[in-house]
Amino acid sequence: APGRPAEQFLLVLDGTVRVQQSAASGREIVLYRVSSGESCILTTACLLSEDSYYAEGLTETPVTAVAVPRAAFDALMARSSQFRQFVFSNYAQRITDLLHVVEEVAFERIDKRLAQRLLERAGENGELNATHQDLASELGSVREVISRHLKEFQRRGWIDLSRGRIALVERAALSRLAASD
Amino acid sequence: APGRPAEQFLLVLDGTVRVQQSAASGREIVLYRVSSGESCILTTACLLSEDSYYAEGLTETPVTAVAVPRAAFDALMARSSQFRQFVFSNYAQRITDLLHVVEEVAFERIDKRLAQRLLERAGENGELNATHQDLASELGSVREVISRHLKEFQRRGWIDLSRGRIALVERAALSRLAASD
DNA sequence: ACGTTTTCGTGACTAAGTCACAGACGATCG
DNA sequence: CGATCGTCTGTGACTTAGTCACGAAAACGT
Repeated sequence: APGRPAEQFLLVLDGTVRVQQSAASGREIVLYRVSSGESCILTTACLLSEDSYYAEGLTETPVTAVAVPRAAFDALMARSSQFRQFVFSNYAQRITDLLHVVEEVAFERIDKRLAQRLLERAGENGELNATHQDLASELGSVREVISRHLKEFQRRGWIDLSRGRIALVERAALSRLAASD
Repeated sequence: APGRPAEQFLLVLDGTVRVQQSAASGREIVLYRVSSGESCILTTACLLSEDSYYAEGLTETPVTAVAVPRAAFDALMARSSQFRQFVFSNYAQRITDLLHVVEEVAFERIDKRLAQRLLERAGENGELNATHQDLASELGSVREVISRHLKEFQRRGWIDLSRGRIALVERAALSRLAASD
């Protein structure tokens, strides 16, 4: 979370960290996820810059990570071209993620974005454990809106709803909506 | 614009570059501006990452800039701790800008954001040259919505409208709206 | 079995975006 | 000067998204 000095370069070895932004109103939006082999460098950078925005990282699974102290990080940047490459491609990836988020929240319809998330987050068995509020927070929207769209999806026979769980029935239909322009 | 290899590190010496994202629908949103002493490093990074998002940089004034070839950039990163510092603080600034954009488009009301932009873009004389469409593109919204809010601002005596030009009359009122939660 | 907490459903309302026009301004040119 | 043309602005009717205020239903603990 912000406030902490964040004087370290963090590299996730295993597990995933969800990075999200929270508004004063309580609404939230997921910015991206950091998983194994990736670094939290963006958050680090964000926190380096003094006027810290309220972005927070939350572990979604148990996480193991390496923390590289600032001095060692600097030394690595000086010595290893490969390390620089790694750091920059990490930055690039995060920035692309952020641009994608901007594009989605600014221009895309919520039903389309919801369909995308359902497909992304569903497991092999076509199910996902998430409350409507969870999904609303992913998308930066609110529960009521998500609930209504989910109900409409169910009415069309695309999904099956139960408390805290969603089962995909017609992936094809969801994919079509997710890809629609 | 994307598509170009962008194999250079660009540092703006004078003038300003507007970086924006354009949707297929024709809607646009301004992500941030790069002005003297700052670098377009974010765009560079974005373009390095192969799956190039459609973000484009447009000069708003005549611009003079230095283009550092990749090899020289890499050498500088290896040699100069100060240069690394510069590059990273630049990254941090851009990322903060992007987070700010996400926060605004996801959670803030359009009238508030509009008031902010009017205050930002007005000159000493309290005027700005911009069409309603220009402002809509800044905010990632559409002309009709902006027109209606501007008209309401005018009705309240806060601004004065004429073709392609807006004059601020009651900065205090606009500031209040811009700062409201 | 009972009360508590969390999740979900819903109606009525406001805000934002879409669509389809109409009108109004300002520059330019006979 | 008046006509013309491109751009900019105004507006109504409609859809989609978000807000507010509830209430009901499902899981949970004791």
